[in-house]
Formats: sequence, C-alpha cells, structure tokens
Amino acid sequence: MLLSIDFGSDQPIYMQIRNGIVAGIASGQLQDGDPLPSVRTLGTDIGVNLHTVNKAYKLLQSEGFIEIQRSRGTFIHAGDAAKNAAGFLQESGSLMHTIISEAITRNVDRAVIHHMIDHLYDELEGEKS
Amino acid sequence: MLLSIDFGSDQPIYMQIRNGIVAGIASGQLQDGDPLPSVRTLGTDIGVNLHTVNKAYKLLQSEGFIEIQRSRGTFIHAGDAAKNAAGFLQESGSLMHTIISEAITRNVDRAVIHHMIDHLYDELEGEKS
DNA sequence: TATGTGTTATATATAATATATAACAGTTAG
DNA sequence: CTAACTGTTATATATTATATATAACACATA
Repeated sequence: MLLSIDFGSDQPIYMQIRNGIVAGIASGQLQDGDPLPSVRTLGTDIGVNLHTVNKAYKLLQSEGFIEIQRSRGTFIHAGDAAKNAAGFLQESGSLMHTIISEAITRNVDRAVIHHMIDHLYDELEGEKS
Repeated sequence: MLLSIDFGSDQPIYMQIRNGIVAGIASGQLQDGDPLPSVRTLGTDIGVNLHTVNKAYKLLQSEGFIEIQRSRGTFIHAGDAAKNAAGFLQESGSLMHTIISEAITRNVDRAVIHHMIDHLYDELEGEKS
C-alpha cells in the first residue's frame, strides 16, 4: 500500500496523505498521467472521510503536483513542480534552520546530517527504473 | 532582540519561542547558567501571554535545554541535551524524508541541500567565540 | 440511464492554541 | 518582616484547525 495513516500522529491526516503522494512521485511509483484513487475510494481504503482526502488533493493541486479534472478524476501532473523550486527552498530553509539549530545543541556533527541527506536521496531516487 | 514573533505564522507562538531559544543556545548567545527572562517579563516584551511563554519553557525543560527553578527563575542547562541525540535523529529523519521527497520532485539537486546544511552550520557555529 | 467524478453546503465534534484573571507558594532583596 | 518577584495552578473563554457526517449538485462516461 502506498499510503499508511498513523491516527495517533501529531501530523494531520491530510498532511500524511499529501506527503505520501509526494514521496510516491519522488520515488517514481507515481508518474505523470497516473490516476489517483477517487476521494471516496481512497477515503474508504484508509478509513478516512472523503473531505480529508479532498483537502489533501486540493493542497497537492495548489503545489503543482496533481491535476484535478472535475467529474473525470485526479491525475499526477508534476511537470510544473520544478517551477516552484524557489518557494520550496525558502520554506525548507526555514525548517532546516530549526533542525540544524537543534543538531548543534545535541552535538550532532554535520557529517551525520550530510549522510542522512545522501541516504534519503539514494533511497528515493534508487527506486526509479 | 533574540526573539521575534510572527503572529501571522502558521507556526504556534510557543514553538517560535522554543525555536528561538534553541537557536540561541546553538549559536552560543545563550550559555549554560545564563538566566532567561521570567515568563511575565518575556511575555510582556514580545506581546504574549505568560502562559504561552510558560508552555515554551516547559517544552524546553522536557527536551533537556533549560532548568526551571520554582520561585527562583529559569536558566540555560543544555549539558544533557546531547543525551537525547538518538531521539532527535529519529524525529529529524522523518522530517527530512518529507523535505527530500519534495526536493526531488522539484528537481533540486542534493548538492543544493548539502550547501544549505553547511551554510546553516557555519552561520550558527560561526557566532561562537 | 445509471454510475462515478469532484464540488458545495451545512452541521457537528474535538483538539490545539492563546488569552484573561486570580490566587498560591516559595525565594529573595530591602 | 515586608514587598516584590519567581514558577505554578485553577478556571474560564475565544478562536482556529482538524475531521467527520450527510446531502445534494453538476458534469463525464460507459
């Protein structure tokens, strides 16, 4: 299963859905043109209301990852995602600042973080055919 | 000023306070034994309720960054922070997974992320005397 | 025509966040 | 000893975010 929801997580369900689909695109499991389950189908599958799925889809659409076609369905359309790289770098830079601050206070060497980054890139990109 | 609050941020105020103090510790601006403002003083300074400051202090205490002495005050005590490095790496690894997923979909090369990491380490550690 | 899309509307419930006010108990400086 | 300052506790209120529930709508398609 592509998506697994942790109902006890501090992270909202619609965000877990969003992140799972982005990870699917990054790893190549989801490619341009691929259809996503309908909001009702996915909602039933993972035990969540259709509006929660819809919220995730709307977010993904606004971020340039998918295309929603009313009455037809929802499809991966990540070709334009790269155009928003600037905005992503700004947001992730702010997140990273918080993470690195804490890393320093916990005596975590930068090499550990670099290794983590490489491992994640390899793990995700490695799944591409 | 060490702390500046963005009231329009999606990030909770008590988290902004927490992150600001962790960044202060990382950069060396706050060192072991240094007193923090009282919950009332800091609250008044940044235009926030004392309970919001107290929530941030309680969180920082639970994370091993500060020591709260009832009736006496609150002080930096980050010596034990390194003991929680394992928990930090697990949490940050999950966050990083989300970030790197999006980076790949936006065609952001890993070198850009590595550079960002180094820049943050240099910026924060560079302020230490 | 029937089914399946996303969409909109309305209502409800819960939890997180933040403020407000007051009082308490212990410390400390005068 | 007193006054001022700590963090703490209690209570109440307000707002927002999250999530669900139910129903209906408009459009596409087999």
